[in-house]
Amino acid sequence: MKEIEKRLNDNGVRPTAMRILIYKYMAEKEVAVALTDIENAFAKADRTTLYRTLKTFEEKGIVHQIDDGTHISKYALCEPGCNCELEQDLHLHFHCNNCEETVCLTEQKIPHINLPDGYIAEDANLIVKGICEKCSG
Amino acid sequence: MKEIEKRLNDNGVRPTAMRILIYKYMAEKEVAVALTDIENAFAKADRTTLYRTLKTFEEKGIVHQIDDGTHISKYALCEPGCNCELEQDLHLHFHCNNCEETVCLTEQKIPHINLPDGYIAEDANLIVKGICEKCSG
DNA sequence: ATTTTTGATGCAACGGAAGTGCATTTATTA
DNA sequence: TAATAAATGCACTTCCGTTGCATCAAAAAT
Ligand SMILES: [Mn+2]
Ligand SMILES: [Mn+2]
Ligand SMILES: [Zn+2]
Ligand SMILES: [Zn+2]
Repeated sequence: MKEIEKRLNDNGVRPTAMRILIYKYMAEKEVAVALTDIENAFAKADRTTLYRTLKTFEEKGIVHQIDDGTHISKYALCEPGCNCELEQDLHLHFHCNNCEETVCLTEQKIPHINLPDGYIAEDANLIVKGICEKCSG
Repeated sequence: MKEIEKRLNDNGVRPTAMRILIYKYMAEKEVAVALTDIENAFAKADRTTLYRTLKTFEEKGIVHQIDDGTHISKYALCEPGCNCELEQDLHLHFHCNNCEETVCLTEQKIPHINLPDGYIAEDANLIVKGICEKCSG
Protein backbone atom coordinates (compact mmCIF):
# COMPACT_ATOMS: atom_id res chain seq x y z
CA MET A 1 0.00 0.00 0.00
CA LYS A 2 3.05 2.18 0.09
CA GLU A 3 2.65 2.22 -3.67
CA ILE A 4 -0.50 4.28 -3.41
CA GLU A 5 1.18 6.76 -1.09
CA LYS A 6 3.99 7.06 -3.54
CA ARG A 7 1.64 7.57 -6.46
CA LEU A 8 -0.13 10.36 -4.62
CA ASN A 9 3.08 11.97 -3.46
CA ASP A 10 4.55 11.84 -6.93
CA ASN A 11 1.56 13.73 -8.24
CA GLY A 12 1.70 16.36 -5.57
CA VAL A 13 -1.20 15.08 -3.49
CA ARG A 14 -0.73 14.57 0.20
CA PRO A 15 -1.65 11.00 1.02
CA THR A 16 -4.24 11.33 3.74
CA ALA A 17 -6.09 8.30 5.08
CA MET A 18 -9.24 9.20 3.21
CA ARG A 19 -7.46 9.75 -0.06
CA ILE A 20 -5.71 6.43 0.16
CA LEU A 21 -9.01 4.70 0.83
CA ILE A 22 -10.63 6.36 -2.13
CA TYR A 23 -7.72 5.49 -4.37
CA LYS A 24 -7.88 1.90 -3.21
CA TYR A 25 -11.61 1.79 -3.79
CA MET A 26 -11.20 3.02 -7.34
CA ALA A 27 -8.34 0.65 -8.00
CA GLU A 28 -10.39 -2.34 -6.94
CA LYS A 29 -13.38 -1.43 -9.05
CA GLU A 30 -12.91 -2.16 -12.70
CA VAL A 31 -15.54 0.37 -13.72
CA ALA A 32 -15.79 4.13 -13.62
CA VAL A 33 -17.33 5.50 -10.44
CA ALA A 34 -19.60 8.42 -9.69
CA LEU A 35 -19.37 10.59 -6.61
CA THR A 36 -22.52 8.88 -5.37
CA ASP A 37 -20.82 5.50 -5.54
CA ILE A 38 -17.99 6.69 -3.36
CA GLU A 39 -20.49 8.33 -1.08
CA ASN A 40 -22.26 5.02 -0.56
CA ALA A 41 -19.02 3.18 -0.04
CA PHE A 42 -17.82 5.63 2.62
CA ALA A 43 -20.99 6.62 4.41
CA LYS A 44 -19.07 8.07 7.31
CA ALA A 45 -17.19 10.61 5.24
CA ASP A 46 -18.66 13.88 4.14
CA ARG A 47 -19.73 14.31 0.55
CA THR A 48 -17.73 17.50 0.19
CA THR A 49 -14.53 15.78 1.15
CA LEU A 50 -15.14 13.04 -1.39
CA TYR A 51 -16.11 15.61 -3.99
CA ARG A 52 -12.98 17.64 -3.40
CA THR A 53 -10.83 14.56 -3.38
CA LEU A 54 -12.03 13.70 -6.86
CA LYS A 55 -11.40 17.24 -8.03
CA THR A 56 -7.92 17.19 -6.58
CA PHE A 57 -7.18 13.81 -8.12
CA GLU A 58 -8.37 15.12 -11.45
CA GLU A 59 -6.29 18.28 -11.31
CA LYS A 60 -3.20 16.33 -10.42
CA GLY A 61 -3.68 13.75 -13.15
CA ILE A 62 -4.51 10.83 -10.91
CA VAL A 63 -7.98 10.28 -12.30
CA HIS A 64 -9.78 11.44 -15.41
CA GLN A 65 -13.37 12.47 -15.61
CA ILE A 66 -15.68 10.58 -17.93
CA ASP A 67 -18.79 11.85 -19.58
CA ASP A 68 -20.82 8.82 -20.46
CA GLY A 69 -23.98 10.61 -21.48
CA THR A 70 -25.83 9.98 -18.23
CA HIS A 71 -25.19 13.54 -17.12
CA ILE A 72 -23.44 12.16 -14.09
CA SER A 73 -19.70 12.60 -13.90
CA LYS A 74 -17.77 9.38 -13.63
CA TYR A 75 -14.12 9.01 -12.72
CA ALA A 76 -11.49 6.38 -13.33
CA LEU A 77 -7.86 6.07 -12.38
CA CYS A 78 -5.39 7.08 -15.03
CA GLU A 79 -2.95 4.51 -16.29
CA PRO A 80 0.43 5.16 -14.71
CA GLY A 81 2.29 7.44 -17.07
CA CYS A 82 -0.68 8.34 -19.21
CA ASN A 83 -1.26 11.80 -20.54
CA CYS A 84 -5.01 11.95 -20.80
CA GLU A 85 -4.78 15.47 -22.10
CA LEU A 86 -2.85 14.57 -25.21
CA GLU A 87 -4.75 13.52 -28.28
CA GLN A 88 -2.71 10.36 -28.60
CA ASP A 89 -3.78 9.11 -25.20
CA LEU A 90 -7.50 9.73 -25.57
CA HIS A 91 -9.24 6.42 -25.33
CA LEU A 92 -12.88 5.59 -25.74
CA HIS A 93 -15.36 4.77 -23.04
CA PHE A 94 -18.07 2.18 -23.19
CA HIS A 95 -21.39 2.52 -21.45
CA CYS A 96 -23.51 -0.60 -21.07
CA ASN A 97 -27.20 -0.06 -21.69
CA ASN A 98 -27.95 -3.12 -19.60
CA CYS A 99 -25.89 -2.89 -16.41
CA GLU A 100 -25.44 0.87 -16.79
CA GLU A 101 -21.75 0.61 -16.05
CA THR A 102 -19.05 2.56 -17.80
CA VAL A 103 -15.58 1.28 -18.50
CA CYS A 104 -12.38 2.62 -19.97
CA LEU A 105 -11.26 0.90 -23.14
CA THR A 106 -7.73 2.17 -22.89
CA GLU A 107 -6.55 0.22 -25.91
CA GLN A 108 -9.09 1.80 -28.23
CA LYS A 109 -7.77 5.22 -29.04
CA ILE A 110 -9.99 7.90 -30.47
CA PRO A 111 -9.23 8.19 -34.19
CA HIS A 112 -8.08 11.49 -35.52
CA ILE A 113 -10.96 13.53 -36.93
CA ASN A 114 -10.78 16.02 -39.76
CA LEU A 115 -12.75 19.12 -38.98
CA PRO A 116 -14.10 21.78 -41.34
CA ASP A 117 -11.98 24.88 -41.87
CA GLY A 118 -11.84 27.20 -38.89
CA TYR A 119 -12.49 24.57 -36.27
CA ILE A 120 -9.64 23.86 -33.87
CA ALA A 121 -9.78 20.68 -31.83
CA GLU A 122 -8.46 20.70 -28.31
CA ASP A 123 -10.12 17.68 -26.82
CA ALA A 124 -12.39 14.84 -27.82
CA ASN A 125 -14.74 12.45 -26.14
CA LEU A 126 -15.99 9.26 -27.73
CA ILE A 127 -18.46 7.16 -25.91
CA VAL A 128 -19.95 3.99 -27.34
CA LYS A 129 -23.11 2.56 -25.88
CA GLY A 130 -24.33 -0.98 -26.12
CA ILE A 131 -23.92 -4.26 -24.29
CA CYS A 132 -20.76 -4.93 -22.36
CA GLU A 133 -18.90 -8.19 -22.36
CA LYS A 134 -20.27 -9.22 -18.97
CA CYS A 135 -23.84 -8.69 -20.06
CA SER A 136 -23.49 -10.17 -23.52
CA GLY A 137 -21.83 -13.40 -22.42
CA MET B 1 -44.83 27.97 -42.62
CA LYS B 2 -47.13 25.26 -43.84
CA GLU B 3 -43.94 23.30 -44.25
CA ILE B 4 -43.43 23.09 -40.53
CA GLU B 5 -46.99 21.92 -40.00
CA LYS B 6 -46.42 19.26 -42.61
CA ARG B 7 -43.18 18.16 -41.03
CA LEU B 8 -44.85 17.77 -37.66
CA ASN B 9 -47.86 16.00 -39.09
CA ASP B 10 -45.70 13.62 -41.07
CA ASN B 11 -43.93 12.64 -37.88
CA GLY B 12 -47.12 12.12 -35.96
CA VAL B 13 -46.97 15.30 -33.91
CA ARG B 14 -49.98 17.55 -33.81
CA PRO B 15 -48.91 21.02 -34.93
CA THR B 16 -50.02 23.26 -32.12
CA ALA B 17 -49.15 26.93 -32.06
CA MET B 18 -46.49 26.44 -29.41
CA ARG B 19 -44.89 23.54 -31.20
CA ILE B 20 -44.65 25.46 -34.42
CA LEU B 21 -43.03 28.37 -32.61
CA ILE B 22 -40.48 26.10 -30.99
CA TYR B 23 -39.73 24.41 -34.27
CA LYS B 24 -39.25 27.78 -35.92
CA TYR B 25 -37.00 28.92 -33.12
CA MET B 26 -34.77 25.90 -33.49
CA ALA B 27 -34.71 26.21 -37.26
CA GLU B 28 -33.52 29.78 -37.07
CA LYS B 29 -30.77 29.06 -34.60
CA GLU B 30 -27.74 27.44 -36.11
CA VAL B 31 -26.64 25.95 -32.81
CA ALA B 32 -27.97 23.31 -30.48
CA VAL B 33 -30.32 24.64 -27.81
CA ALA B 34 -30.96 23.74 -24.21
CA LEU B 35 -34.32 23.76 -22.52
CA THR B 36 -33.23 26.90 -20.71
CA ASP B 37 -32.64 28.67 -24.01
CA ILE B 38 -36.15 27.95 -25.17
CA GLU B 39 -37.44 28.95 -21.78
CA ASN B 40 -35.81 32.34 -22.11
CA ALA B 41 -37.07 32.77 -25.63
CA PHE B 42 -40.65 32.01 -24.66
CA ALA B 43 -41.01 33.45 -21.21
CA LYS B 44 -44.75 33.27 -21.35
CA ALA B 45 -44.91 29.53 -21.84
CA ASP B 46 -44.52 27.05 -19.04
CA ARG B 47 -41.29 25.14 -18.61
CA THR B 48 -43.09 21.84 -18.57
CA THR B 49 -44.72 22.43 -21.90
CA LEU B 50 -41.41 23.27 -23.48
CA TYR B 51 -39.80 20.28 -21.81
CA ARG B 52 -42.49 17.94 -23.06
CA THR B 53 -42.37 19.43 -26.51
CA LEU B 54 -38.70 18.58 -26.75
CA LYS B 55 -39.36 15.06 -25.49
CA THR B 56 -42.12 14.59 -28.02
CA PHE B 57 -39.99 15.96 -30.82
CA GLU B 58 -37.23 13.59 -29.82
CA GLU B 59 -39.48 10.53 -29.68
CA LYS B 60 -40.92 11.33 -33.06
CA GLY B 61 -37.54 11.89 -34.71
CA ILE B 62 -37.89 15.61 -35.20
CA VAL B 63 -34.95 16.55 -33.03
CA HIS B 64 -32.01 14.64 -31.59
CA GLN B 65 -30.57 15.09 -28.17
CA ILE B 66 -26.94 16.08 -27.85
CA ASP B 67 -24.62 15.38 -24.99
CA ASP B 68 -21.84 17.89 -25.25
CA GLY B 69 -20.22 17.15 -21.92
CA THR B 70 -21.69 20.12 -20.11
CA HIS B 71 -24.21 17.89 -18.36
CA ILE B 72 -26.95 19.94 -19.94
CA SER B 73 -29.04 18.33 -22.65
CA LYS B 74 -28.98 20.13 -25.95
CA TYR B 75 -31.27 19.56 -28.89
CA ALA B 76 -31.04 20.18 -32.60
CA LEU B 77 -33.40 19.58 -35.49
CA CYS B 78 -32.76 16.44 -37.46
CA GLU B 79 -31.98 16.74 -41.11
CA PRO B 80 -35.06 15.87 -43.12
CA GLY B 81 -34.88 12.18 -43.85
CA CYS B 82 -32.10 11.44 -41.42
CA ASN B 83 -32.06 8.35 -39.30
CA CYS B 84 -30.11 9.48 -36.28
CA GLU B 85 -30.48 6.05 -34.77
CA LEU B 86 -28.55 4.30 -37.50
CA GLU B 87 -24.80 4.09 -37.27
CA GLN B 88 -24.36 5.55 -40.71
CA ASP B 89 -26.13 8.74 -39.78
CA LEU B 90 -24.31 9.43 -36.54
CA HIS B 91 -22.46 12.69 -36.92
CA LEU B 92 -20.13 14.41 -34.55
CA HIS B 93 -20.84 17.44 -32.44
CA PHE B 94 -18.50 20.27 -31.74
CA HIS B 95 -18.49 22.22 -28.51
CA CYS B 96 -16.64 25.54 -28.46
CA ASN B 97 -14.63 26.16 -25.32
CA ASN B 98 -14.83 29.87 -26.00
CA CYS B 99 -18.44 30.72 -26.84
CA GLU B 100 -19.75 27.55 -25.20
CA GLU B 101 -21.95 26.79 -28.15
CA THR B 102 -22.52 23.37 -29.60
CA VAL B 103 -23.11 22.65 -33.25
CA CYS B 104 -23.90 19.63 -35.38
CA LEU B 105 -21.25 18.74 -37.91
CA THR B 106 -23.56 16.62 -39.98
CA GLU B 107 -20.98 15.97 -42.65
CA GLN B 108 -18.49 14.46 -40.22
CA LYS B 109 -19.73 10.96 -39.57
CA ILE B 110 -18.51 8.99 -36.59
CA PRO B 111 -15.97 6.45 -37.84
CA HIS B 112 -16.67 2.81 -37.24
CA ILE B 113 -14.94 1.53 -34.12
CA ASN B 114 -13.66 -1.95 -33.48
CA LEU B 115 -14.50 -3.10 -29.99
CA PRO B 116 -12.96 -5.90 -27.94
CA ASP B 117 -14.68 -9.30 -28.03
CA GLY B 118 -17.97 -9.41 -26.22
CA TYR B 119 -18.82 -5.76 -26.61
CA ILE B 120 -21.82 -4.96 -28.78
CA ALA B 121 -22.21 -1.38 -30.01
CA GLU B 122 -25.67 0.07 -30.30
CA ASP B 123 -24.98 3.77 -30.33
CA ALA B 124 -22.08 6.17 -30.27
CA ASN B 125 -21.46 9.74 -29.36
CA LEU B 126 -18.44 11.71 -30.44
CA ILE B 127 -17.95 15.20 -29.24
CA VAL B 128 -14.96 17.31 -30.10
CA LYS B 129 -14.12 20.36 -28.05
CA GLY B 130 -12.05 23.33 -29.08
CA ILE B 131 -12.51 26.62 -30.86
CA CYS B 132 -15.30 27.03 -33.36
CA GLU B 133 -14.95 28.78 -36.68
CA LYS B 134 -16.68 31.92 -35.42
CA CYS B 135 -14.31 32.24 -32.48
CA SER B 136 -11.13 31.31 -34.33
CA GLY B 137 -11.63 33.70 -37.23
C1' DA C 1 -74.86 20.64 -32.35
C1' DT C 2 -73.94 18.54 -28.19
C1' DT C 3 -71.61 15.22 -25.76
C1' DT C 4 -67.58 12.41 -25.03
C1' DT C 5 -63.01 11.52 -25.28
C1' DT C 6 -58.36 12.48 -26.15
C1' DG C 7 -54.49 15.29 -26.06
C1' DA C 8 -52.00 19.70 -24.75
C1' DT C 9 -50.89 22.99 -21.44
C1' DG C 10 -50.13 24.99 -16.80
C1' DC C 11 -49.05 24.84 -11.85
C1' DA C 12 -46.66 23.03 -8.07
C1' DA C 13 -43.68 20.31 -6.18
C1' DC C 14 -39.75 16.83 -5.78
C1' DG C 15 -35.09 14.88 -6.32
C1' DG C 16 -30.43 14.42 -7.74
C1' DA C 17 -26.17 16.27 -8.57
C1' DA C 18 -22.81 20.03 -8.58
C1' DG C 19 -20.85 23.64 -6.22
C1' DT C 20 -19.50 27.30 -2.39
C1' DG C 21 -18.56 29.79 2.17
C1' DC C 22 -17.13 29.29 6.48
C1' DA C 23 -15.88 26.97 10.80
C1' DT C 24 -13.09 23.33 12.67
C1' DT C 25 -9.83 19.97 12.91
C1' DT C 26 -5.42 17.89 11.56
C1' DA C 27 -0.87 18.05 9.81
C1' DT C 28 3.54 20.90 8.68
C1' DT C 29 7.06 23.82 9.62
C1' DA C 30 9.10 27.65 11.95
C1' DT D 1 5.61 24.96 21.49
C1' DA D 2 3.61 28.37 18.53
C1' DA D 3 2.34 29.73 13.92
C1' DT D 4 0.86 28.37 9.51
C1' DA D 5 -1.14 25.78 5.96
C1' DA D 6 -3.94 22.14 4.37
C1' DA D 7 -7.79 18.90 4.84
C1' DT D 8 -12.24 17.86 6.47
C1' DG D 9 -17.09 18.69 7.92
C1' DC D 10 -21.48 21.24 7.99
C1' DA D 11 -24.93 24.03 6.01
C1' DC D 12 -26.80 25.88 2.40
C1' DT D 13 -27.61 27.17 -2.60
C1' DT D 14 -28.44 26.66 -7.45
C1' DC D 15 -29.52 24.40 -11.53
C1' DC D 16 -31.62 21.03 -14.31
C1' DG D 17 -34.63 17.28 -15.07
C1' DT D 18 -38.83 15.09 -13.96
C1' DT D 19 -43.60 13.88 -12.32
C1' DG D 20 -48.63 14.23 -10.65
C1' DC D 21 -52.57 16.34 -11.07
C1' DA D 22 -55.81 19.92 -12.52
C1' DT D 23 -57.47 22.55 -16.38
C1' DC D 24 -58.17 23.83 -20.99
C1' DA D 25 -58.55 23.03 -26.10
C1' DA D 26 -59.19 20.16 -29.92
C1' DA D 27 -60.98 16.13 -32.23
C1' DA D 28 -64.22 12.25 -32.57
C1' DA D 29 -68.45 10.17 -31.67
C1' DT D 30 -73.23 10.40 -30.97
MN1 LIG E 1 -10.94 6.24 -19.27
MN1 LIG F 1 -26.46 16.80 -34.36
ZN1 LIG G 1 -23.21 -4.48 -18.84
ZN1 LIG H 1 -17.14 29.54 -30.40
